[in-house]
Amino acid sequence: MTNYNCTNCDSQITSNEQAMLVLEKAGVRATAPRIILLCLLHCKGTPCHMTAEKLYEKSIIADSKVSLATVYNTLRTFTAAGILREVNTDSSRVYFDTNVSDHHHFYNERTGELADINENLLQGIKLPPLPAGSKLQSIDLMIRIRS
Amino acid sequence: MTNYNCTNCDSQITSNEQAMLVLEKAGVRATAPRIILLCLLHCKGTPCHMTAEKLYEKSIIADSKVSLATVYNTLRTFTAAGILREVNTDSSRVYFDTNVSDHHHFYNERTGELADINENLLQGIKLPPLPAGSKLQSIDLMIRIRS
DNA sequence: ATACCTGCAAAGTCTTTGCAATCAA
DNA sequence: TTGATTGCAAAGACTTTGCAGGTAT
Repeated sequence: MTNYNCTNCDSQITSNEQAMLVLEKAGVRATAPRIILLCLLHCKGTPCHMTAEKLYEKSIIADSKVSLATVYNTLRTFTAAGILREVNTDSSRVYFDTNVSDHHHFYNERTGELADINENLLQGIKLPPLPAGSKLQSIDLMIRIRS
Repeated sequence: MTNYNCTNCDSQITSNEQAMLVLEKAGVRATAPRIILLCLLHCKGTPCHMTAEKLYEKSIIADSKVSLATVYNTLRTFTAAGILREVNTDSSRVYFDTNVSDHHHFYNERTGELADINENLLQGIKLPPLPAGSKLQSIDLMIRIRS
C-alpha cells in the first residue's frame, strides 16, 4: 500500500504501520482512508483542533483524497473509539481535538480560534451531586475570549 | 394591543408593560413579536433552556404565532442585548438560557436535557493568563453526563 | 420621516444517510 | 465468505437572508 504519511509528521504518528497499531488498539478496523486521516491528523503542521472540512482539504492537498462523507464518519468513529475528542464552540462547526487528555480550552469568539489549556484548573473543586441515575462523562471548561 | 402573556407566567415577567420595560432597559425596540417571545420565555411552565423551534411552537400554541425566522432573529437580538445567554452543547441545537447570571450546566448527552448548576464552582480557581491582546468574555463549565 | 422590524420563502451551511461497489479479516 | 467500509449524490436539520410591506420613535 502506498505510504500516506504527511512528509511533515511529528513524532506522534509517523508511519502507516504506527497508524495501524493505533487503530487496532482502539478497536477500529484499519482501512486505507482511516490510516490516511489518522496520519494527517497527527502531522507536524496540523493544529490539534480540526474540522471535517479542513481535514478533507488536507487530504486533497496530500493527494490522498478521502470523500467528505467518509471524513465525517471517520471523525465520529475516532471520537467514539477515544482517539479524538469533540469540542463544541458555537454550533456553527465542530472541532475534533487530537489531544484527548484532560484539558480545557480558550475559544476566541471573533476569530474562531481554539487553544488548549493544559494545566488542570479544576483540581480541588468540589463537584455538585450528579442528577440521580446519571454518570459522569466529562467536564468541559471553556474560557471564551475576544481579541 | 392584545395581551400576549401566557396565562401561566411566574413572577418574572407577567405583563406586556413589564416586558416592554425589560426590552427598553436592554436597549431593544419593544415590538409586538419581541414582547410575545419575552413573555413566553418567562412563563411559569417554560423551562429556562429553550430552542428556537420550541419557542416557535409555544407561540403557535399561545395563539400568538411569531414566524420562525423572527424567533431566530429575536433570540439572537436578546442574546446580544444580554437578556438571554446562548448555551452550546453538541452542535445539533442551540439553547438559549433565560438565566443570565453566572452559573454552570449539566448536560445529559443521551436525553439532550440541560440543567442549571447555580453554585459557583469556580470560586477561587486561578485563571491562566489570557492570550495576548484578548479579553475575557465568559467562562463556560459544562458537566456532561449520561443516564 | 426614517431607520428598524417582520414574515415568507428561498438559500446556506454543516452533517448524515441510502445504496451499490469494495475491502479487511 | 461475510459483515464492515467507502464514495457519491441526495437528503436532512438547523439557521440565516433577501425583500416587500409594516412599525416604533
